[in-house]
Parts: sequence; structure tokens; C-alpha cells
Amino acid sequence: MMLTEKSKTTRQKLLAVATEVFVKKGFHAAGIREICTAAGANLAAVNYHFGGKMELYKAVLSHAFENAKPPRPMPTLADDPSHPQEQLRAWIVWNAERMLGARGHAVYELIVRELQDPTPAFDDLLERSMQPIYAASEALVAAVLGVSRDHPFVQLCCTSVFGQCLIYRYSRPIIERYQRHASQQQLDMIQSFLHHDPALISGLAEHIANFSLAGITAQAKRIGKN
Amino acid sequence: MMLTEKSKTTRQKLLAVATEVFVKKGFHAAGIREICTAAGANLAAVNYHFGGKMELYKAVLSHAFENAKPPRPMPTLADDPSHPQEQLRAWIVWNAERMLGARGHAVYELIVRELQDPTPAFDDLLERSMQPIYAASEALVAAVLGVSRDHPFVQLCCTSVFGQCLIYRYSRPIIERYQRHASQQQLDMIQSFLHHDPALISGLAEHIANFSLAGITAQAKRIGKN
DNA sequence: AATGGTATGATACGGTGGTTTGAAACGAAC
DNA sequence: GTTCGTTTCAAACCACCGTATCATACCATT
Repeated sequence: MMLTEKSKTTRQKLLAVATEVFVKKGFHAAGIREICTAAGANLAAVNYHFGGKMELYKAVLSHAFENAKPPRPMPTLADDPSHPQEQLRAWIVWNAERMLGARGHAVYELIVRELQDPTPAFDDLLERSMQPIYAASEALVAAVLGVSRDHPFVQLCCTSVFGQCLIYRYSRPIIERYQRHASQQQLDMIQSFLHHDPALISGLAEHIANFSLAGITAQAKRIGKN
Repeated sequence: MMLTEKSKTTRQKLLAVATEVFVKKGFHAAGIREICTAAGANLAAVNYHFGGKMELYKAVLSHAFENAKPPRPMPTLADDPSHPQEQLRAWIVWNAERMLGARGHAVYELIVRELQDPTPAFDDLLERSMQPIYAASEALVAAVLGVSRDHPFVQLCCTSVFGQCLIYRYSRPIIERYQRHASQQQLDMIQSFLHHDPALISGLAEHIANFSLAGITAQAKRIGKN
């Protein structure tokens, strides 16, 4: 038999626990022993079920990527080419909610780790998960700016949008740390953020959209003047 | 004698090499052997001169922090309270150039690493290097928005500004990777960026300032309407 | 009941990492 | 030239990690 009940659950448990540990500590710092004992499995289980630490890691990446599929499809320029501003706004909100929401948590956390200590699995992950999204943002921003996609302002504005989203991922350890000297109402907000409270996140997404649209339209005027 | 000529240079060489290696690989991945051989020192040198890997790391942090002092002093609201917009613009440019320039390279790279895998040296570094800067940004943004510093919009806008700067640090590994499939003129720009070309960086700083000021004034109007 | 692929278990191997040790080399002071 | 603190060096130590091994237990099929 290919997979008994028991083996399925150990494999899945291993995958689930490994995701947590890799997210928390990164690839190098995470240990096989730690993962196995936390999953209630034997030390050899990883090698048996996946073939090695790196293979387990790749499996975690794939699994996390599959689970990160957003509930709504990505808004693109093609959906309504005559109103690029509204489309861009919809896209920014969609993207921010995707990057900050609970669904994408593991993938983006792992991507952020890969950014600093790339493993061989990096290129593939980036290509699959980020490249299509980035391409869509370029098209939308170019449409709003009224220039071609290789205009330097397009990249700058896209980077500004992504930067505003990414920082909420990067600063997570700081935020966790600042719980100590936080007031009660700050503490509530921090907890909401760390637990991916949808209301708080859509508020952040709204802010990023408002902020960015103002920034981008300002750049559009700047282009028009020249 | 406390420090002969020879010992001084080994200590300094160790510090310099260790800074490079820690920046490049992070605390955990960096190896004592690697550092020592690169510095032309014996394996035991680190323990002798610093007392251990962690102490060496702390010394590197302090040293990098001291060397990151920007050439110009930070513009603050107090410099010209009647023109908060201009002051905020000056501050954003100053901050972006500080975070992206060659001087601050080591510190910010190390901070970015600490963000993901905090070592015991994290709190101190953060408090010394980031807290005063962040406080200044809050004051300026609050002045432009015309609200008190604990208004929620203040934090949101400050985070948006920092996010736009930080992403250029975070995405450095991606950018290095994309040199392979880049055109010639893209390659030149990438090289300029990686080598902290002042002209390119002040261009980025200008963009971030324009983008952010538009975003912040838009939020100010939004507050005014309510 | 017997069998054979599958899964789990305890243990050991090779390698690497930081740290320690003790002897040797250096250099200034007497 | 001897002495003493400082610095360098080679070698070893010890803990840990990922992997490999091999015996055992499981369980559907025969």
C-alpha cells in the first residue's frame, strides 16, 4: 500500500510542524531533531518521507505556496481598461491583503527569509509567486501614469507600493518585542496585527492604497509637466 | 604593554573582516574559521581578543554604528517649525540617503538581519540607532497632518515612508540575482545601486520624498474632511 | 499463518562549529 | 641576558547536526 492512515498523518504532521519551524527560525537554524520531536516522529522520519532536509524544505515551500492562493482572483488591468485608477486601487488592496493576511503568512515569511539567505529553492519560488504579481502591478501603474512599462517611474512607484506592504512583514519581530512597553490599547492592536485580524489588515490595505494612489497621481502630474 | 602595533592591526583586521562576513552571511552562518583565515589570524584570535563569537559580533555592531554617523545632521521640526512640509521633505531625503548610502551600509544590513533572527544585541542596537530617528519622523508627520503624535494616521504614514526605504535594502539579494537576465542599461543601474552611487541614491530619495509627501498631504485632506 | 512492501525505532557515523588548552614567540623593562 | 606580560600558534576537545544503517513492527495480500 502506498500510504497507510498512519503514514499520511506523520507526513502531514511533519510538513505542518516543519512549516512552523522554518518560518520561525529559517532553513539553517531549524533542526531536524527539533522538527521530528515536535511532530512526535522519529529522527529518521524526515529522511524516509522526504529524502533529506532540503527536500523537506522544498516540500514546505510548495505546500505553503499552494495554500496561499487568495480567495479572490487578482484584479488586472484587462478587467476594466477604461478605469485604470480604480483598477490600480483594487489591485493594491488585493495585494496588501494577500501579503498581510493569514493565508499567505507562511509563504511570505519564507520568501522574506529567502531574500536574505537564498537557498537553491529561491529562484523557483520567486518566479512562481512574485513574478506574475509584479508584472500586473507594472502594467497598472504604467496605465495610470500614462507611460510605457519601461519608464523609470513605473519601477519606482511599484517598489514604493511593495515596500509599504513588505515592511509589515519585516517589522513583525520588532512589533513582537515592543509588546513589553506598550499601552493596553496598543497591545490590542498589536495582537490583532500578529493574528492577521481581517479588519485591521483591510484598514492597512486601505491606507496603503490611499497613500500610494496619491503618490502615483502626483508623479503622473510631474510627468505631464515635463 | 596593553596594545602593541601588531595586536592592534590584528584586532582591527578581525573587526573589519568580521563586519564584512556578518553582513554577507548573518551571525549564525558566519564562521570563526572563515573570519580568522580571511583576516590572516589564528583560529584562537577571536576568543583571545574578544572573548567569543557573540562578543565579536557585539563589537562589530558598535563599530558599525559609530561609523554610520551621517555627514549632515538630521533635520528636525525644531529647525523651522513654521514650514513643516519643507522640513518633512528634508527629513525624508536625509533619511533615505542615510539608509541607502555607503556609510550606513553595514549597520542597516545588520539591522535587517537582526529583524529576522534577533540576537541579544538587538534591543540595544535598535534603541540607539532607530528610536531617535523614528521619533523625529513622527513629530514631523504629525505637524504636517495637523494632529497629535498618537493619531493613528501618524504611525501609518511613518511606516509607509520607512517601508519605501527599507525595501531597497531587503531586495538587494533579488537585485543581485537579476543581474543575469538584465539588459546592459539595467545592469549599469544595478551596479550603481549596489555600489551606493550617490547620484542614484539621491534620485531614489527624491522619488520617495515626492511620493510620500503626496501621500501624506492626501491623508491630511482626508482628516480635514471628517 | 506466512509474506513482502511499508513505516518506525534506536543508534552510530562523519563532519563542522565554537571553544579550550598549553606551549612557543615576541617585546619592553630591568 | 633574564624576566614577565602579551600575543600567536597548532592541536585537540566537545557538542551538535544531517545522514545512514539495520533491526523491528505494522498491515494488506496471499
